[in-house]
Amino acid sequence: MKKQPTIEDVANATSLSISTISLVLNDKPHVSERTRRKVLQVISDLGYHPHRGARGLASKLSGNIGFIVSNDHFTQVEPFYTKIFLGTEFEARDHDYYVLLTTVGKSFNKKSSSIPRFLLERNVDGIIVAGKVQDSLLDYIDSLSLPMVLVDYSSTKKRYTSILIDNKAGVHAAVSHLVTQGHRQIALIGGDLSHPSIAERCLGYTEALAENGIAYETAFVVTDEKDTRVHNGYDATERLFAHRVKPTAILAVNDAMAIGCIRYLKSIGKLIPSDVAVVGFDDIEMSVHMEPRLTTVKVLKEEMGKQAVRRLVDMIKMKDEAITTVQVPVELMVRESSGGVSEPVDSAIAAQTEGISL
Amino acid sequence: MKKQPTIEDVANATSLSISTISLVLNDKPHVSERTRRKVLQVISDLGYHPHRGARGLASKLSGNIGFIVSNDHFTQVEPFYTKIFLGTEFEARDHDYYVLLTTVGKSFNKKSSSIPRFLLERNVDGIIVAGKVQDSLLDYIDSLSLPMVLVDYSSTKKRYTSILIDNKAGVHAAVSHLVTQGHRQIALIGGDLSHPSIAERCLGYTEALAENGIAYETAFVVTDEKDTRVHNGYDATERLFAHRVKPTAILAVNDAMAIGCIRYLKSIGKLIPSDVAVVGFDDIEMSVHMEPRLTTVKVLKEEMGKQAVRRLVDMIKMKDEAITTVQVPVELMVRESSGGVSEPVDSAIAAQTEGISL
DNA sequence: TTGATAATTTAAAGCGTTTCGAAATTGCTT
DNA sequence: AAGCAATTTCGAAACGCTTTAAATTATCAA
Repeated sequence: MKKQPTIEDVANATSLSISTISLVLNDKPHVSERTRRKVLQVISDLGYHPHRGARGLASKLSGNIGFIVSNDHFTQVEPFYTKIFLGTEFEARDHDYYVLLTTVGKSFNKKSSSIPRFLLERNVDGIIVAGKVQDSLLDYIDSLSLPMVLVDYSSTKKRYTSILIDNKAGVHAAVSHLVTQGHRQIALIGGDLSHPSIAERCLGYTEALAENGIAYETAFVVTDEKDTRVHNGYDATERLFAHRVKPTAILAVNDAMAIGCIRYLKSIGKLIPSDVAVVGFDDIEMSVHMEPRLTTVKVLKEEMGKQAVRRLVDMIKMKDEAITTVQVPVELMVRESSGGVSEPVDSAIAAQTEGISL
Repeated sequence: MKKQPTIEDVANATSLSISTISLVLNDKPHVSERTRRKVLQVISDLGYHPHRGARGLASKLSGNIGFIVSNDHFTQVEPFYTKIFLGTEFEARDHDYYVLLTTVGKSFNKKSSSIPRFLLERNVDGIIVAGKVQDSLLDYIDSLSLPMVLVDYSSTKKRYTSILIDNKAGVHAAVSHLVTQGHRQIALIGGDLSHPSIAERCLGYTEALAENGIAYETAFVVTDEKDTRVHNGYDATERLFAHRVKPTAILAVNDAMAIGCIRYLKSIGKLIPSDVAVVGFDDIEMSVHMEPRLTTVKVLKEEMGKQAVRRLVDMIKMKDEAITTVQVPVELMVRESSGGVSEPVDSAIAAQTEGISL
């Protein structure tokens, strides 16, 4: 790699000391305007850029942010948290940070083998944790007194700064929409209640029913699936339809399960939405490409990642200790699977799918 | 952040010099077995981990790999290159590297504003470039004599080490499959021929026709779309069907265009595959969730990312200068859109979509 | 035992920054 | 013009590691 100029070269070229250059570099006071200008000029002439590693050594700051997500959520092709990750990437660039991604397994223990390497190597200035992880991992990071922001997760044991989805509002909107469409037999399918977001959605369902004056019906609730993947949605719906009373509408805790749900309904010859309406949650890419297009609650995944970075950078720079919680608003996307729209609108679809190319 | 032990602590604890510890750390020779063991033991007892930044300063190696992809390919929700990126992440972890991601715009120039920051800050040991970028950017990186591997791209001006898709084999398989199904009127839709992969696919189409003794028919080829997104597929198919002679099968240069193609065909009441068969390329997530499920050529996107990292790490460590080209094999996934399978198989689908969850 | 040679260990000089406290310069007052 | 304070600049020590040349210790043949 071609040798690049160092701070010393700048010092020589300006006939100033290294210290002064450093002061300018870091926007510190006690530098005369004339000097500052001259230094900046020479820096630009020389094409000088401070060496990240050296900076890190001296300042104890790496310029990196660590992003932790569980294997479960991520290693398998995982659109939801991937989007959040991309959001952090984009925002981080604006703040001159890089994001180091790592996944963690189910079992965290303090043996260093399961500790993210960037923590051991002191290679990050702050941490973003996305989705559910072991509380012991949070404890460990906390013990390092590293700034940390949780995204789509919150621990029951301790409050942390977090960026959350307004799950209840989303479910309320979904249920209200179904009620407006004339539904009273509204079922819920879900799984993995240990994830706070899922739990909230289930809770929101109960509340929303009550609010709409609909009695809670055990036969309409299947939330004990182990996971929330497509096949869980399929299975849950199958179990739902094994009961004597059938729902006219189904709310799935996420789009993946909604996809499985629709697949099952089709397999037994049900028409959607005329026989059964289906509503999902998350608004993943695919929901707009299905037939029928899926009515769902849109979650601003990238935006959540961005907010997490903004908050984290604040914490790093300002040494801001305050624990804050942000609820990112959601939006109900009414599409065909709930009977909300009559005609497919191809131009609108085209606009929404712009992102898919080679 | 809690103070962690340094190499000096290890030196003190073993009554050895810092240098010796360093030798052990880097697996250098000239250390007695007894000493090595003792050092390793103390390192583990103390929970010592070398500081990445300090290491980088002294050794001139950052432990990072830079990943460059164009904005066009990536900023919009982009499953293809995202997958490649994830592949690099996973493989990099195994080699103790981190991957720094950055996107670049259309116009690259040597003004530092458009140069990826990690290059200016000497914060990467090697570069992976995914997809098409400006050749001038490749030149620039080359001038830094930084190891570089291209993924799904190759410059016409200079040979670089690259991981490529076997596009021709994929198209040949697709065309042969269609011919086997009895098709002779096989159309091609595509766009953005400046991307080598796309160009190869188009070329492969022509070759494959010839090989199967089918005459090339201008009316069956629409490859002048500006892009290769869903709406381009829609438009291209519309233009295709404006001609007097209609094809019985359509090959799209990628799945996104195939999706648009199918959307158009449905809009004019065509049945797939009985009226028109459709085959895509890439095997993106969505292709298995469509109706009908899309026959397509599977590209091992993650695998390509992994191979790129393996090759790059070789180049970094071995100072291996050899320029090599790897063609990653492809596989035709026969599904319903080409009439290749009669019945949807739900269990198989479930298995394939495991990845989609909350 | 001795000397020579090989094997092992170490001291010291960086690597490119930041960050002090100290030194130098400047600007005001009188 | 001298004295003092405020402003600006600088010297030098860290930061935690790698690396090279030199120093030390071990080994072995004579």
